[in-house]
Amino acid sequence: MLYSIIETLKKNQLSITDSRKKILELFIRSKGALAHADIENESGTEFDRVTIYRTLQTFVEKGIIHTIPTADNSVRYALCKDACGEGHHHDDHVHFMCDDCGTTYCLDQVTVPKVNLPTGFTATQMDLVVSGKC
Amino acid sequence: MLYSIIETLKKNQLSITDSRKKILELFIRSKGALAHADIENESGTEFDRVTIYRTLQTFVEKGIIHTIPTADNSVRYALCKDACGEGHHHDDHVHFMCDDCGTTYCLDQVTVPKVNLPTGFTATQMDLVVSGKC
DNA sequence: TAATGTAATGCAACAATGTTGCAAAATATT
DNA sequence: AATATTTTGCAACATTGTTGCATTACATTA
Repeated sequence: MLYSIIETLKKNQLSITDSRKKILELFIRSKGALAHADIENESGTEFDRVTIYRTLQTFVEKGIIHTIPTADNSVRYALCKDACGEGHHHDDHVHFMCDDCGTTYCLDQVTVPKVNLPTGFTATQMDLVVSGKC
Repeated sequence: MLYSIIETLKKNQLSITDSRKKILELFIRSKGALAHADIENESGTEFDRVTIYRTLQTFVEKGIIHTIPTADNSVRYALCKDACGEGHHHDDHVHFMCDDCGTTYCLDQVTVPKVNLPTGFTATQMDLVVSGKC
């Protein structure tokens, strides 16, 4: 487990630091998506707020995590599948937010269906967020 | 036009004030969705920031406008169709954000397709946001 | 239409969230 | 082990959103 964390960081040409190891570990251990505040809470006062912001930003750029467009317009992050890499994300799966427990899931096996756009419109990205009960 | 603005406010049991008239007019004149900042810019220093927040909140509660869950997690609002009313929104249409011009459209004629959720999951709301070029 | 009750506004203060520059510390490289 | 590079923490700031309360505007009734 620790091995794969370090491997992931190396694979993405990132230097191995305490904050990156710890934050990546949080994502691997977490079942759902994490918000900035979750990470701040779970890591205690170990890291500066700014460091967490910058680490999340770096992970998104490298394709390690992706942002989830939630219905309540709060920012959440979740691990990407292996297909993602620097500069190219492939997170065409459906996201699910539970109204009861608040957990945000990546439904990796459920893909976003095609829709008919008006003439002249071309789609480059589609985000489908489902709310309900899990 | 002015008539329908006042009629809309009256229909929703809202008192007729300058800020409500002006903000509702902005939505009617606008082709796409508006962010809080757009309204603040277009209305100048005419209204307090707090008034704009409260007006938008009131309009959402009354079913006059709805929020759009954008991919970049910024909050945008657009006019609701007549089917919406106090406490019950029916905005099951697709939203489209243009990467070039930044406009956010409500594609009223395009409905969100059904998806198969994992067992035990039930959906109460579905938001599909498409990004691309218009 | 003037008086009165009710609702909305503006102001101030605050909270939460996110960003930037820079010196100090940690990491990587030789 | 020494040096170059990167990352971190701190401070300060910007943006976005919220709350309480006195003042003002609106709606209602006589």
